[in-house]
Amino acid sequence: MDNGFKEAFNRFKFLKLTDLVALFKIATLKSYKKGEIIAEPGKVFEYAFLIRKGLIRTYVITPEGEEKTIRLALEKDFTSCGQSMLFSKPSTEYLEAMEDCKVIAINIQKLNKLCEDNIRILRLNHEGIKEAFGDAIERVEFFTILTPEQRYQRIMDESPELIQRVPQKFLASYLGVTTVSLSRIRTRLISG
Amino acid sequence: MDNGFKEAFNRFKFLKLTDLVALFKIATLKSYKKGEIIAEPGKVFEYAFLIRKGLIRTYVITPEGEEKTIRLALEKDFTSCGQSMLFSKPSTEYLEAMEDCKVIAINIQKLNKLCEDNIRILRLNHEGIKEAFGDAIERVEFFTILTPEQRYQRIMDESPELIQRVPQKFLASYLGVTTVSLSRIRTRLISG
DNA sequence: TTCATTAATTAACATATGTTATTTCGTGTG
DNA sequence: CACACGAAATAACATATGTTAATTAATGAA
Repeated sequence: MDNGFKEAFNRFKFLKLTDLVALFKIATLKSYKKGEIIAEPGKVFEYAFLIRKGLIRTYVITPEGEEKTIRLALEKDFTSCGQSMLFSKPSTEYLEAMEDCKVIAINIQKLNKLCEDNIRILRLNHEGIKEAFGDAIERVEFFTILTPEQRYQRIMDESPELIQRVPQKFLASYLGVTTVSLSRIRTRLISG
Repeated sequence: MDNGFKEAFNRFKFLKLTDLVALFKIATLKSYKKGEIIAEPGKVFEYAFLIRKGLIRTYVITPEGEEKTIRLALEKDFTSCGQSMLFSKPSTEYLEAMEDCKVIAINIQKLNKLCEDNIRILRLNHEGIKEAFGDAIERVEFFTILTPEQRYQRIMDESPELIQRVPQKFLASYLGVTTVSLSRIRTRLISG
């Protein structure tokens, strides 16, 4: 048992060795090639991912046919399809590997089963959800408070890696603007 | 024991009577007058609210001195300060009663204590967080996918009560626009 | 009821973004 | 290395929003 599995859960001090074993049993290592579609709308997505390597994009296609990037997750982040992860409902989102990826995939159904009578694993689940929830709250404020230009600045300051690793095409809708507008914001920030 | 306390937790079928009693012990009924500030930045807010009556607005004040409404919560909704509720950190947000309010206030510290050795109460906590998380995900998509006008339409369709009960002044920043722009959107939708 | 205050609308103008199209750049493939 | 393809930058124009200010409507307090 080790592909970085143990390190991944190290920080949850309350887990016992038996818990790690139980988790290990419902986890699989998965790899995806750059460009691969991991999940799609209409299907219940069965896994919560802990990303070991790579970058996973969550997006939707609007009624107008436009792709909109909702989330970007990289190493150490959790990601999944919201509706599936939280409520075992069909996904409303796509997941796509933006780079070659390696992930620890935890089967959600089995995780929920474990949580029924293992309070520490439920707590692990709970802590994971709390972290992701905290990120979502921050992202709502990101949109409510900041202008598109400030949003780009914020990403530059706090997640410069994203700018390096994510094509502008996708970053644009992640910031809530068009590619043209993002390009203009960039030139404005460089010159001004 | 009853001020609607039992109904509030009725839907969590897995709770035993002893759990309800334990919850009751860490809960208080609180009332706030319209306009009252319930929580503010810099202080750890100790409660998670389940709203029995009224409407609570979450807002921040930007470095430019502008008030921005982040969340609006009404009857049956949970609300609290994100950072405090999730991580026992000082709030970054204000909570304000937009109407006279009655809430069931659960002490978060004590709830967490209960959760340490009561798996059903942890599960209640977990389910509550999941619901709020689901709302946050939807709200991120709301901003990423929709134009300001579409956002107003969405609110009209899905939460018409908000439009009745929340002054436009606050609705505007909740939609990510200025009051002037919201007023224009409204006239556009009425005439067009 | 009246008055004062705030909220909401309207107006006028500046500005940023959206849209469409074109050009430039970069990447990867043969 | 050349070529083809998609991404990014640029341009030109339409449009929605932001800003400031003035007007009208609504609200609450005396």
